[in-house]
Amino acid sequence: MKSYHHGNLKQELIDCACKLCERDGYTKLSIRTLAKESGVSQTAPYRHFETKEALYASVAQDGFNKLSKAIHVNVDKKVTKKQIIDMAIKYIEFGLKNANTYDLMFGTAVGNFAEYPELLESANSSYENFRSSFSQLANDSDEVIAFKCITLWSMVHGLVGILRKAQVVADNSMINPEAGPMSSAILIAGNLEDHLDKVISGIVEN
Amino acid sequence: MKSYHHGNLKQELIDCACKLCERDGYTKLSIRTLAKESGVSQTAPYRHFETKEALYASVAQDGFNKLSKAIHVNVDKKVTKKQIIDMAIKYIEFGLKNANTYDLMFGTAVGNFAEYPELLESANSSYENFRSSFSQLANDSDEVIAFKCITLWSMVHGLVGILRKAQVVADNSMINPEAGPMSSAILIAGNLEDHLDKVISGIVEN
DNA sequence: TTCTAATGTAAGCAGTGTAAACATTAATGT
DNA sequence: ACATTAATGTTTACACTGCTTACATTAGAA
Repeated sequence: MKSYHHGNLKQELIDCACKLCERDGYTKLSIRTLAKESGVSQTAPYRHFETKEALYASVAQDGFNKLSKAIHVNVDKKVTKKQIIDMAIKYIEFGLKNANTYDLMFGTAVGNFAEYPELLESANSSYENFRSSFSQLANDSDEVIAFKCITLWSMVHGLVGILRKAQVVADNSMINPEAGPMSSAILIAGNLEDHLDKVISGIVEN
Repeated sequence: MKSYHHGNLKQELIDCACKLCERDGYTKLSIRTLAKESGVSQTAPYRHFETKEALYASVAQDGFNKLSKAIHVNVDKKVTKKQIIDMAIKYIEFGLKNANTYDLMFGTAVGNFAEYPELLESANSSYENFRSSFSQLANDSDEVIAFKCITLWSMVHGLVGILRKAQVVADNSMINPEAGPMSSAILIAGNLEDHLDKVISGIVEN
């Protein structure tokens, strides 16, 4: 009794792609299986996404929107250092819990965000969380705020990357915990809040 | 007059793969074209690399070896803060100049380093540059050294990621330089040494 | 010198992204 | 209300991929 037209295919494709990308990694996603999943012909998705990259862009955009929610802090009042630390933790947790989506957001699968204005918008709006938080933390100039933002952002972004490697290695217990970078990373993961407190204190009291 | 056996196929495949991966990105690399490039049958590479991932692992390993050379500092004598800053700059330059290889090294194309012991070894040995440098900078405990290492490493690693996005966006001049995270990143890129001086000072004088 | 393991080839499977031509239907303008 | 058009879906097909299997050649160890 299904009709020729699906009715809500685009959104269903995005939703399904988000799930599959997060579950299996975006590399494993194929447009054909995605179409099958939605009970539609192999080439139907191409009516909504010119290329596979365009589909990735939608998944990445969804990721940025979720990230924004995850790290959001109320900037109506003054913001405290503790809130910044909290934001950093939420950011890292997001990166670790949505590792595959995070890849799509910050990797090279989507080469040029500018080709996908909605994605660019969502990505920038994610960053705005950092900016507005720091601007409510102290009475800094725009330059200083930018400095603090980039410092913290690159820090948490880098930590996500490194902790992920550490996770993989640790999960497989193939490495001597006495040696190598990953062991240090694991130490810090067990003590993330302390670590961030130290680092963020350094940034804030600049 | 070519003989049935190539003689040096494995190394030639790796060298060629390194070039192609860096030029076009590892996604574009196919085993078939790689084989053709070496004048050998489509399936010959499989005598030297069980899977494509194994080939990626070799390319990544080569990347870590080059990274080690790039960021190496003499640790016979005492190490200065300036040398650490220099190391950070060299690291970031490496990441930006060998962006596609860097992806392979820190992305998910090679899922589990432990499956490739030589790669793991090279990766760990890259990290050793950080560790030994910090251990010659001050009289810190192992924990403090580990902390400083991870702090700096995640910082530069994160900066590579973010500056790359900024580069792409900037190259295409599609973004308003007044807004968004990338503009701040570009500001910092133009002033990388100052930025690192500030941040590393914060780490060193901990 | 013989035998075996290493290294190469040929043919083929199952899966991919995507282009082109065609079918159906929803939306729109008169 | 009806014709036309644009949006959305299907079929078919092409060129490409990673990888398997069965077979060929040859280098090096016994």
